[in-house]
Amino acid sequence: MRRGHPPKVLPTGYHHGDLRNALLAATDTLLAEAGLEKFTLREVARRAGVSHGAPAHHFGAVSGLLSAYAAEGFAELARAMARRRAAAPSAPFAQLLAVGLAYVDQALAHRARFQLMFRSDCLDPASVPLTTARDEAYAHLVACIARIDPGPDPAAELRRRRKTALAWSMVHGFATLMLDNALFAAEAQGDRARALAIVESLLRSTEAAFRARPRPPRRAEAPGR
Amino acid sequence: MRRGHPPKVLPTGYHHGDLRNALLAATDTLLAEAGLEKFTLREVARRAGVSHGAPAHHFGAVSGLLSAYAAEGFAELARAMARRRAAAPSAPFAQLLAVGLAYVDQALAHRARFQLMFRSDCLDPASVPLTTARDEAYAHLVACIARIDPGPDPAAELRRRRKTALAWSMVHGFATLMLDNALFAAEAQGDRARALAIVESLLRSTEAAFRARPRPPRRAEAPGR
DNA sequence: GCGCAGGTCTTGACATTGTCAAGTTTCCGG
DNA sequence: CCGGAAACTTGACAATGTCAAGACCTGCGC
Repeated sequence: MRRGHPPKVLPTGYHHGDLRNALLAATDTLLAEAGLEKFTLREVARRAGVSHGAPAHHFGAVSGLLSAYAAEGFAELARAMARRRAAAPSAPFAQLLAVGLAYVDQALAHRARFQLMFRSDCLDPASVPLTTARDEAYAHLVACIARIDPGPDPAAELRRRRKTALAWSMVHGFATLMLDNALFAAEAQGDRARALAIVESLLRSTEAAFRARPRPPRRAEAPGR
Repeated sequence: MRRGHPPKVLPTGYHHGDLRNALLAATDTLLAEAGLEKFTLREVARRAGVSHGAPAHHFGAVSGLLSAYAAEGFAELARAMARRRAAAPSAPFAQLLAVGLAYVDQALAHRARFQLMFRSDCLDPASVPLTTARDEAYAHLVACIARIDPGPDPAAELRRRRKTALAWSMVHGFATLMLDNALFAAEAQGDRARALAIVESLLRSTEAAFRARPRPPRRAEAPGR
């Protein structure tokens, strides 16, 4: 995981120089090897070699540290999406596929981090870096849907909302269930490539739903408040 | 929520008579009004009017209580699925639709309980009632898919696995994102009927994917380990 | 009737945790 | 060189989950 700048001052002296990033790094390894349920503010401090009260100075409360870490996760998710999009054909549906694959790939590659990213009870809803990074990833999905079904009229806008929900639900549900070992328990667990092949086939099987441009769906939404 | 039998012995005397169910009931109200993050074993005991050590005798640890409660949740989910299936047309896809709607409806009607049901870190993986109830609900989905795409050959079996994953991912992802206020934040939050209409339209838009019976999908799965 | 075994609940203790206030050390600008 | 601000430490507090030991009630055998 890419951190900001290397410490301006080497971790000599005593002021550690770069505790903030050290705590984020410790969070990363702790989450990776013990999972979110074993995560503890004091344990992170221990691993970073500082006292239990140190994190508060940089992150306020535990939700501050986790929010900063989750923000990094969303930022990396957005980068992964951008990478896969760049490597994929420019056809609209291929782009959507790339975004979906990046989503599941990140979830499987960083299980605990991904779970944390959607544990709103652990995160600070007011964290600006977090919501910014989240929107950055979301924008990739929105952009792909917009290319699949452009058009300025309200009917198109409504279709786009539906298609966004469809894509996100599928991919998010798949990732979530995989992480819970609920899906393909024996089949593709721990085999990322296999899992990605499955998501791809799922998304492809619904391609028609993304291309379709029906009139306002059968039961028009009541003018919403 | 339906509990077992009313206490055989009235809660007179002191042995409370039916603490087990009282604790489950207290869990229900606590989760409903405060959410999973505020859940505490001691608080449940307080609400049931017993000491903080009492729950241990009936449920072992906290995961025991939560597992028992989650099992009730899955049982009620299965009942809701059965109800909706009975009220729906018998056409295979209509049955699948009924199962999906029951799923989302239960999630929205019992937010915290639903979230708990998929928080494997809070549950005891060895709980038999839990896995039994879970399988009971899962069976509804499997049965619907089997009616949509029957056939004994391995290719059909493979298609069924894919379609099961597709349906479950869509519906579970939708429910999860709704509960996190991530989807349709302004639109259908707190409006269950509206939300159900949306899932229905999503599922309908992918109907072709469920009906389709292609040859073993483009990239056959490598013979699994 | 009655005593006693076993299940039911209470009580007290322990280690951990997140948070906070007050102290201590280090850094840096003047 | 020095004084204040920032970074970190220390100690305390209330809560929590778990566990062992004890108190209490219940119902069974006699």
